[in-house]
Amino acid sequence: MTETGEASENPSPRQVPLGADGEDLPEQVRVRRAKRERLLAEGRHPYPVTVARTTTLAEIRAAHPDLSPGDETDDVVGVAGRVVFQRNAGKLCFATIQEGDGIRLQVMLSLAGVGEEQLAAWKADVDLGDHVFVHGRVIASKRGELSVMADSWQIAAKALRPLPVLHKELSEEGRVRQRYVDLIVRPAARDVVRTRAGVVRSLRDSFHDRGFTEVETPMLQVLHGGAAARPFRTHMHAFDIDLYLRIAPELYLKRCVVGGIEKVFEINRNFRNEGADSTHSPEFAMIEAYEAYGSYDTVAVLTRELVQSAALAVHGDTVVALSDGTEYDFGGTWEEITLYGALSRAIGEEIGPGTSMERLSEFAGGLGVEVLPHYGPGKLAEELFEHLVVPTLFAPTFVRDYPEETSPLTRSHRSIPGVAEKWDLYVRSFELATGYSELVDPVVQRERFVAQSLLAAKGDIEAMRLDEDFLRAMEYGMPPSGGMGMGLDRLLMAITGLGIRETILFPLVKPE
RNA sequence: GGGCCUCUAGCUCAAUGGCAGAGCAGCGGACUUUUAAUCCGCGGGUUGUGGGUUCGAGCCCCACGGGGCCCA
Repeated sequence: MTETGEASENPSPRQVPLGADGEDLPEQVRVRRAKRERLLAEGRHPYPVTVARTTTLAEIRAAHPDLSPGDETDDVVGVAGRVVFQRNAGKLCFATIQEGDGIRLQVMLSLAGVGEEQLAAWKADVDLGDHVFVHGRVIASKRGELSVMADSWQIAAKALRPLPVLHKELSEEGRVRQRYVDLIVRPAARDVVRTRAGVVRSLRDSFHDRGFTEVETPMLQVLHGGAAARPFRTHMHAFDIDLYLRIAPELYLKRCVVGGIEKVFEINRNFRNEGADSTHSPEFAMIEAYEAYGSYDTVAVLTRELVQSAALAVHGDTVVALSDGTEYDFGGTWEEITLYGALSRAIGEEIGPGTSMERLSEFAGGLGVEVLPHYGPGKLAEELFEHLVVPTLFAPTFVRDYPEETSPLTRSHRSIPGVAEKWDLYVRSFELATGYSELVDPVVQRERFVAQSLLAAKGDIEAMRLDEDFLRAMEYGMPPSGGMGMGLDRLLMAITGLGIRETILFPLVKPE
C-alpha cells in the first residue's frame, strides 16, 4: 500500500497523494498535515492504537432519554466519534460528534473541566472530520442538549482532508467516486447499505425456510454459458488458457441438481461486458434458484414470495415507498399475460409463433424497430413486444410463454407448439426476474446449442457456446425442474426506486 | 455508436467577451451554554487538458478527457 504516499504517474491536481511535495496541496490539506506533524513532535500521537471508549453514542442516548436542561449525572463515559460541527467560544467549546451509523452527540470542553492547556490544544488541533475521544460526565446543556462534559480528550484519528459542506448534497460524480465521503455526510447513503443487507438476509431466510441449499459455483469458467451476453475474458498463466468471467451460474447450478442438490440457490456476482447505464452495471449480483420437480409455475410463486418478503423486511409492508415519493404495491397475486397474446392485442392482429418473418418485419419497419441479420421470427417478436408492450407494464406482471427460438435452455411448452415454458417478471417496465421449466432432455439440449452456434457464426456475439461437460451431466439424468433468476441490484431498485448506481456501493467508474 | 447538457476555491455554486466572486470550510482575533453558533479581520484559483479567434476568453470556435440525460 502507498501509505507513505508515493506519487502516482500522473496525479490530477485534485487527487495528489498526500505524501507528494507539499507545494501542490490545497491549503487546508497543508494545514492539517502541519497539525499532524506538530502532534507527533509533541508526543501526542495523531493515530493512537486505541482509545478508552466505554460506550457508544447510541447507548448514551438510550440511557438518558429525558434529562432536563442543566441536569448533571454521575455517568462517567469515554466516547469517540467524528467531529461534524464545531462551536468554539472562548472558554467553552462545543462539538457535535458522529459515530458510524450516523448517531450524533454533543461534547463540551470547558476551561474548568479540562484546564487551559487542553482547551487550547483542542482549539488548535481539532478540525472538522477528525475522530476524537472525549472522557467525562453525561450532562444536559443549559439548552437541554444531551452532552458529555469533558475532563480530558484525545485525538483518535486525524483527518487530513476537509469534509465537504454538510448542508449540500455532493455532486453525483462525487458521491460515486468517493462513496466513503458520501457515507459520512449523507444518511440516505447509509440507509441504502442497510436496506441492501436486509434484502439479502430476507432472501436467504426465504430460501432456507423452503429447504433450499446455498452453493457457490465458479466465477472463472472455461466456457461462459447460461445466458445470452458478451463475456469478459481473462488469461490463466499456470495452464496457459483463456478463461471467462461467468455471465450466469445456471449451467453449474443444474449440475448441482443432477447431483442431487434438488433445491439449490446462489446469490453472487455475474459479469457482462456491455454498457453501463441507469439499469445496467458490468458486474451485478444475481439470485438464481432451481427446484427439482418444480416448473415455471412453482418458481413464479417462489419469486413473488421472495420479493414480497424482501419488501416486508425493509418496509414492513408490501406497499413500498419509492425514492421519488410515490408508492408501489407488490401485494396480492400478480398479473399474468402471454407474450404473443399481449403482442397481438398491441398490434391489433393475431401474432403467434407461426407468424412469418416477412409479416413481423413489416410491423418492425412501421415502428422503427431495427431488424438485425441474425434475428429469427421469435427474436423479432420479442423485440416488438419490448417496444410495444413493456413500456405499459407498470404493476408486477409475469409475461409467459416466450418463443422457443430465444430460450435455448427452456423446455418447450407442454401443449402450445413453438413457445417455451418461460416467463419474465416486469416491474415498472423493467425486467426484474425470469423463470423456466428447465430443459432436461440432453438430446434436445444439444440441438439447441448447435442452433446457437449457427447464430454465433452469423455474428451474434451473445449466442451461447456448446458445453460438452454440461451435456454430459444432463446425460446422467436431471429431474424435471423449475428455475428462476433475479437481479439483486434490480430488486433493490424495484423496492426503493433508486438507480442502479445508488444500490451498488462501489459502482465501476472510469478512472480519473 | 449518435444527439444534447455539463466541468470555476477543499465542498456547493455565481460571474453581458472587459478587475474571477459568494456561502460553508480554512487562517488570525473576541467570546463559559452553543445547535449549520455569532462578531471583526485575512488568505485561498493553471476556470478539466491542448489548440484557435480576439486589443482582450471562465464566456466564442476546434480537438481530447471526465460526468449526466436522451436515443440506438
